[in-house]
Parts: sequence; structure tokens; C-alpha cells
Amino acid sequence: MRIGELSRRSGLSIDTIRFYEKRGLLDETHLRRSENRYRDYSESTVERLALIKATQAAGFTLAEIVELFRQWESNQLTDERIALYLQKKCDEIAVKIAELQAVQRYLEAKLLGVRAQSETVARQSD
Amino acid sequence: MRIGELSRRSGLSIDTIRFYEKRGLLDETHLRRSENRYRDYSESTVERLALIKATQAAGFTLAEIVELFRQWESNQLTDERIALYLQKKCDEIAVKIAELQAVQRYLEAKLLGVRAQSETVARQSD
DNA sequence: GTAAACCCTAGAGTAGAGTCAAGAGTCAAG
DNA sequence: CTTGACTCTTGACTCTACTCTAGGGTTTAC
Repeated sequence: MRIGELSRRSGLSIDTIRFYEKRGLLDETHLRRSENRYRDYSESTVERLALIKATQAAGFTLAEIVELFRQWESNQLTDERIALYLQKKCDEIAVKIAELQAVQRYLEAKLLGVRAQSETVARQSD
Repeated sequence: MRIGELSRRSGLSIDTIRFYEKRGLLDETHLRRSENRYRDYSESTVERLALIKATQAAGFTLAEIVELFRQWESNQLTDERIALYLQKKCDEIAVKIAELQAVQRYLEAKLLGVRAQSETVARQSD
């Protein structure tokens, strides 16, 4: 498929897709060139981009994602080191989740306060 | 207290603190000027910076934090709109947490795969 | 009274992640 | 055979959140 269709199907802009390519996030598996030099993507690329988005949403930088993929795909060399790497990232994510939940609790508490206050005001204005 | 001490107590660099000031994250409550034009911070500023850090870790931009504070501190105007705003942010955070957990599950699954594989390899090499 | 440590402003520079624009080639439809 | 939609490359630009530099004033310790 060409870049326009991939853009529509992935929800990423054409520019972003080309940018990811420059950063090394797409290889021959996902990207060929047709006769006319147009990019020609495989079906699996949609999924690839979704994974990139999710991983990015998890707080990884593009450079980290490249590294993650690189380690992952060279798994002739797969061993305990990759397990350790993933474990480390899982732990980092756990920390981020905890931070988010802390702010969430903070906001929820404030929210209750605001609601209580506005009810009081409402009652007073009765 | 002066900026050096605040920097040490907050864990933020002097430059960052001045940068936050430029962005409007510190007002007269937190920041005065002494005779010599040096910044003079109140005790509460340490807490303020901690709150900024936490909120930022939750994925808010500085501009959003400024807006959050502004709405919060003008709570002569406190009403259902603030509750709605906070509710919206809580929801956004919930989404981010869900995304993180998705990636976490993905990585954990892969991790199990790697471990299973390496155990198989280990067993084969017995 | 001077050196070290601290503070000031203004503005430039950096990294990450895009986004946009110019100028040109390709392709399908009418 | 031209028009409109699509694609190409290169390079400049944007935005966020810092970080650093230059050039200068202030405080503190000895």
C-alpha cells in the first residue's frame, strides 16, 4: 500500500510516517520501493505503527523504541539480557503508572472538595 | 530563601526555576524581590515546585499547569466548570494509565515468551 | 579588601518530535 | 493531453522544556 492509505489506516500523518522511517523505525519487512520510487508498505506496517504509538504513549522516546526493536529483532542473540531489559522497562512503566495514579488521587480529592464547597454554597443560597 | 537554596531543596536547577517563573508558574505568594533585586522565595515554594513536578510527571504541559493553577487560584469563580475541567483531566489520566498498562502487559507477555524460550534452550543444551 | 561563591538579565543553543513548503515527478480520468 | 490527486526529496521551521553563555552586580569569609 502507498503512504496515503497507510496514513489513513494508521491515523498518522504522511510526514510523521516518513519521519519515523528516517529514524529507522521501518525496515525492508515493512517498506519497499516500487518502480516509480513510491514507498510500498506491507500490511503488517499498520500494526507496526500502532505498536510504535502505544509504546510512545508509554513514555518511550523514538530512540528507545528503535533500540527496543533492534534488540528484539536480532533475537538470534536473544538471552537473559533482553529479559533484563524488558524487566527494567516494565519497572519504569510501573513507576510512571504510580505517578499518574498519585496525581489522579490528588485531583479526585480536590474535585470532591470543590463539589462539597459548591453544594454548601448552593445550600446557603437557598 | 534565595534561588540557590530553593534549587537544592526542590531538586530543580536554578535555570529551571527561573524558567518556570517566566512561564508564570510562580506569583507574588511565592516570589518577592529583596533590596538587591535577588529573588526571595517563601517556604511554600518548595511545595509548589513539588506539585509542578508531580503534575508534569502526570503528563501535563507547563502551559496546562499554568492554566490549572490560574483556574484553581481564582476560586472566587470556583464552580461546576472547574469540576468539569478536573474531571476531564482525571479521565485523560485514566486513559494514559490504561495505555501504560497495555504496553506493560505486552512487554510482560513477551518477557514470558523469552523466558520460556531460554529455558527450552537451556533444557536442550543439557 | 579581595577572592570565592552567589545572584542578575538577555539571549542563544539543544533535543525530541514533528510539521510545512518548494519544486518536481507520476498517474488516472475525462 | 491536461487537470487534479498523489508522491518524491531536501531543508527550513515550530514547539516544549530546558540549559548554557556572556557580561556584570552582591555577599561572605578570610
